[in-house]
This record gives sequence, C-alpha cells and structure tokens, in this order.
Amino acid sequence: MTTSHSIRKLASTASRTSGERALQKGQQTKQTIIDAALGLAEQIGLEGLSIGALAEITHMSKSGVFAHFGSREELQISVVREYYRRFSDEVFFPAMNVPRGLPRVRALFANWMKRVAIEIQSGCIFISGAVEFDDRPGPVRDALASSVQTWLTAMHRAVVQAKDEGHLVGDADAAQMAFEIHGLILALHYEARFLKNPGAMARGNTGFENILLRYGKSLPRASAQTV
Amino acid sequence: MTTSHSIRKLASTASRTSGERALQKGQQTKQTIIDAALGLAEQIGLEGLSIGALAEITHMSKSGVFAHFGSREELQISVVREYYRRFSDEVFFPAMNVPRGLPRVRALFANWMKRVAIEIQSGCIFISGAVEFDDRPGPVRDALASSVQTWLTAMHRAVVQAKDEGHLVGDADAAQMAFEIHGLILALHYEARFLKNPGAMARGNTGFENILLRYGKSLPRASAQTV
DNA sequence: TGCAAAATAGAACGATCGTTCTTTTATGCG
DNA sequence: CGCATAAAAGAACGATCGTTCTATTTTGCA
Repeated sequence: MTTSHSIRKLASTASRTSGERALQKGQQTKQTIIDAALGLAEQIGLEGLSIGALAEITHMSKSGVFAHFGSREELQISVVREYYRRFSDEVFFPAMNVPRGLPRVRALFANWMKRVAIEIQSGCIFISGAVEFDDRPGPVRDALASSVQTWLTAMHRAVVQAKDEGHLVGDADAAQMAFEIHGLILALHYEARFLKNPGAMARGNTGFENILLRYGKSLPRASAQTV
Repeated sequence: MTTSHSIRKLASTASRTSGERALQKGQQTKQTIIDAALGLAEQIGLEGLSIGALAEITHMSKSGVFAHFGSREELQISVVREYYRRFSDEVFFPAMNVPRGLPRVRALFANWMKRVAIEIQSGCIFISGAVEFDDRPGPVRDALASSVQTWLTAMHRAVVQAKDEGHLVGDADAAQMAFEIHGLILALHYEARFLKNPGAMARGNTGFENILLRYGKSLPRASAQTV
C-alpha cells in the first residue's frame, strides 16, 4: 500500500537519474533551511519550530524563510520528510544488505538502537512528534503517522520473514514481537534522554536478547531437547 | 531518600489531620484552576498550558488566575504535583493492599495499564512531559523527573521484593525487568494513542506474560524439569 | 455590622508569533 | 549584456503570550 510504496519511492530517489541538474539557488537555500529546521526540531520539537528562530539561524529574513514553504505547517511537513529520509538511510537500507530472517531483524534493531543512542543528545522526531500530535489532527500529523507506520511495517515485515525462514518458534506472533521491540526503543529513549540513566543502552540490548529467548528458535529450547 | 520520602509524605497527606479546616475561598479557586489545568495539560501538554485559555475555561480574568501561582512555571509544577497525586492514588496505593511479591507486581502493572488505557483519550503527563522537558532544564523538569523517578523506583522495589519472596528466577535482574515493563507501557501509549492501533492493549498484557516467562519462577521452566 | 485583608478584575506592557504585501536584489538564460 | 523572473528583504498586521500595576469586589473574623 502507501507504506511499502514510500520505501520503494525513496529507493528510486536514492539512485539519482541522469537528468539531474545542479540545484538552483532557491532549492539550495530551501535545503539549508530544512537542515537547520530539522536540527532545531530534534531539540525542541516540531511544535517548537518558529520561522523567526530559523531566520536568525540561517541569517535570513523571516519572509525570506517563509516564502520557501508558504506556511509553517508545510515547513513542519518538510522536516518530517527529511527526518524520514535520514532515518531510512541510516536504519532501514543498510540492513537490506544483511540476509533476510533473524540476521536482518538483528541488524534493524542494532541500527535503530544506534540511531536512538545518538538521539539521546538530539531527540527523535518520531517519538517527540507522536506526543505533540497524538490528538491534533492535520497534515503534519498525517505525514508523521505515515512515516512512522512505514517504518514499523518494515520492521514487522522483517520479523515475518524471520518466521518464514524458520528462525523463530512456530507460535511466534510477529506483531507482538515487533510491539515488544518498539517498547525497548521507547524505554531507552525515555530513560536515557529524560532520566539521564546511563544503563539504559545496555538494558535495551539485553531486552532484545530476552525477546529472542521467547521467540527465537535458538539455544535455550534447542539445547533442552538436544541434551 | 527523596523518593520514598515523597511516597510516605503523600500517604500522610491522605490521612487528614484533625487540624484541617474547610478550604478558604482562595484555595478552592486554586484547586478548581489546577483541575482545569490538569485536564488541559493532559490534552495539549504542559507546554501548551496558557493562562489565557485557563481564564476562559474557569470564567475568570487572566490576572485572577495568574495571582494564584505567580508564574506559569509554578502553575505547571502544581499540575505535575496534582498528576502525581492522582497517579499514586490510582496505581500505587491500591496495589499496596495486595500481598508483596509477584502478586503486587501484577497489580501494579495492571493498574498502570488501566491508567494508560484511560489516558489513550486524555494523555499521560509523565510521558508527554518527558518529551517536552527532556533537554529543557528548570524547576518544571525537576518536579516532573522527581515524580517519575519516585514511581519507577516504587515499581523497581516491588520487583526486588518479588525476587526476595522467591517468585522470580535466581538470575533475575530487577532493574532490567522494570525497564522492560516500562517499555511495554510506553509502546502501548505510543501505538494506541498516536497510531490508533486497537490491538495495543492486548499486546501490552501479552508482553507482560512474556516477561514473566523469562523472569517468573512458574510453569515453563518448572514443567521442563518436572516432566 | 464594620473593616482589614484576601481575592479577583481590568487595562496595559513588550515580546513573539505566523502571515501578507510591497520593494529591492540576485539569478540565469537568450 | 539585457531582461524577465526568481529569490530575498523589509515593514506592518492582528493575535496571543506571560507579566505587572492599580482598582474593585468579596471574604471572614472582631
């Protein structure tokens, strides 16, 4: 549906077409603004974005910044899309080079953890945005929910594949497993970023191994039957 | 330390002293404002609180509302404290009537789940506040972090007691188990409230049973050795 | 009931917000 | 180079924000 199509569209965007020409001045500036806006949004949230602050950072006038987007909402949407692009590049695509099944699930989780670990300093827009827009309808919420849903669906698909490959126990519920993994990421983000708890990173990794103890068709159950 | 002391202080507050007199007019109004502010903050966040909006809701003047707190920050802190009080009343104290050990941990988790389930409509300030104030120092953040830490410590203590009672496996790491439980709650809040995923509630409960599969000294391991 | 004190209202402040409109500057193609 | 067009700046708008100051009303005790 929309989700997987977005992923593939992003892939085709990555392989640049021959017709690509150098960015015009306006596009360059717009990208500069989006970069600055993303950095700002990672710190103070999408709702904290202000045109005035962006103008100051980019050494432009408010109206100069504004003209590139036409509205604050459109700016926020641009930031969401940019974040989604970077998230995909860092977390999703690299894991596609890892064999499907449990190895790929491991890679996805590891990349996700790495990303969130970095974001202990800067903040994750998929998480902060969810809180900011959880009951505020509109195009920004739609863009955010769509991006998140695409990623979570990709993660879920990887788990399903792991089960198809026979890497998980027969009664494994892929959606349940994906839910529990998501919880580990959220707990890491919460406890590390808000509570400054230094042990959170290790607990995230241990949590993942505990999930595999339940769902993975590996050592514990196998050894019980083999020995 | 501060945490357990706060819990006990709250308990003593609950048992009303004989010297208590009827609230003066000012205190009544203040409580009315705090109630309205809490309701508002649960929907749009602590940062979304505005004195003007509160004045409209309570049919008062801005300055009339303002006078009770002296600053917006003090109002936000009052809201955090009120939320902490209600959270404790609904989640923590009822579980103290359940026998310590695994039953009490189950009760705490069940109450927590119930609370978050209700908050799928209204929002949890411990979660939204963490995102809003995760890198914004100040007294509001301090009040919030202190409240959250008190609760998480109480949860952790209950798990430690469960291990002491022999209800958990020998190598159980209480902090790790508390971390994973926290993750389930956060995943429930995220997927139910933001993504409107109807299956999230059941996944939270299943996740808890899966955690007990790992840490609980009950059926799975016992049967494997008994049979 | 009278009166000091508490509680609330009202008006105004400087600041910042997103947005609009007009004017100036920079760009890039023929 | 010249010129149409894109890009950016500048000024101003109405609205809302937290806060301050002063005036009015209400409260509760002697």
